[in-house]
Amino acid sequence: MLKLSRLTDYGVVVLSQLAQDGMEASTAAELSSATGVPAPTVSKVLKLLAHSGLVLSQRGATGGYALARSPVCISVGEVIAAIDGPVWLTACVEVAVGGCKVETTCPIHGRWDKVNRAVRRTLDEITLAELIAPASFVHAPAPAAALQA
Amino acid sequence: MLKLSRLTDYGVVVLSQLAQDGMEASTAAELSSATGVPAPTVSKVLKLLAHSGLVLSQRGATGGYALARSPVCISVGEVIAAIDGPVWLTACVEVAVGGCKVETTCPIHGRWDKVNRAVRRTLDEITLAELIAPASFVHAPAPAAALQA
DNA sequence: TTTATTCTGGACCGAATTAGTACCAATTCC
DNA sequence: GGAATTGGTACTAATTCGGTCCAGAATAAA
Repeated sequence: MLKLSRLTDYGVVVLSQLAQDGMEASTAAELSSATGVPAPTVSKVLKLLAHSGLVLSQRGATGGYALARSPVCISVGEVIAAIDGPVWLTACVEVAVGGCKVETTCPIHGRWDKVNRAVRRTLDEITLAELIAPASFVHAPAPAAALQA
Repeated sequence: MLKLSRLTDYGVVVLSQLAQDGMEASTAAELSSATGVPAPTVSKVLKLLAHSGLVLSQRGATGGYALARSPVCISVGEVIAAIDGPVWLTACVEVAVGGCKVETTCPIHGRWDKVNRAVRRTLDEITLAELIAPASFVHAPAPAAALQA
């Protein structure tokens, strides 16, 4: 249904919690209890985010995770790519190098690129800060209409 | 991985074949042999497309399928919605009515709407004609650079 | 130096979704 | 009436995903 995975959803939740905590490190356990997301899942998500450089990790007794950049400088597209992998809006593109099954007759064959790029650009233009803004960042009362639909 | 289903891919393939055939009806079997997509799958896709009004169906001995509108008037978003269902870029939104599990602590909770709308608008702005243009509609040679990445 | 704490990386399993197929009913033309 | 075609439903196999767990490495404190 062209929906992103729950893991990505959790990723944004954890990331926004991290943003609230400022730049000081939080442990995976703390983030778990703060967000309500199961601890092992939080760890998994954080590992993926750290691997992509979106969060910084510090091992050891006083270790933890912290945002690598300001939420204003993190795009939704980056978060999705970090957890779900690159956004490819078709299975055709990824197997095209090996050879598509209906390659000879398929009139599409790479045309999805246009769609891919458009969606990726859209996702890159939305920042994490915008996503979490009404809830925790901006103190101006959000218009009620914006809360639904 | 935020990729659309293979069925949707097939949908565009079939649709573009239908576009090549003009406005005269083609049977599912014809479309199958023309595209290389298995016949039962073609039927399934066409049924979904007909249900959404993207193609017109005619039962009976000389029946078949035909495009309901010009490819210029069919958006990629419509095709995806017809086959994969509505585009919802988060599981949170759909279960929110019933109650999200981490509702009380989740700072997101509906913020994805912004992303949803943006992606949907992007998909609605791309027409089927644009998607299949370089292959079969426009006879101008496509620049080689456009074929890769 | 030892110990406790925390992240890292991998493997694993159960559940959910999807792809693909098959079957029968309804419809239309010859 | 018979043949051809779409419409709808049900079913199965395969794939993917969500979630968990464990052993190892790194770091700081005692």
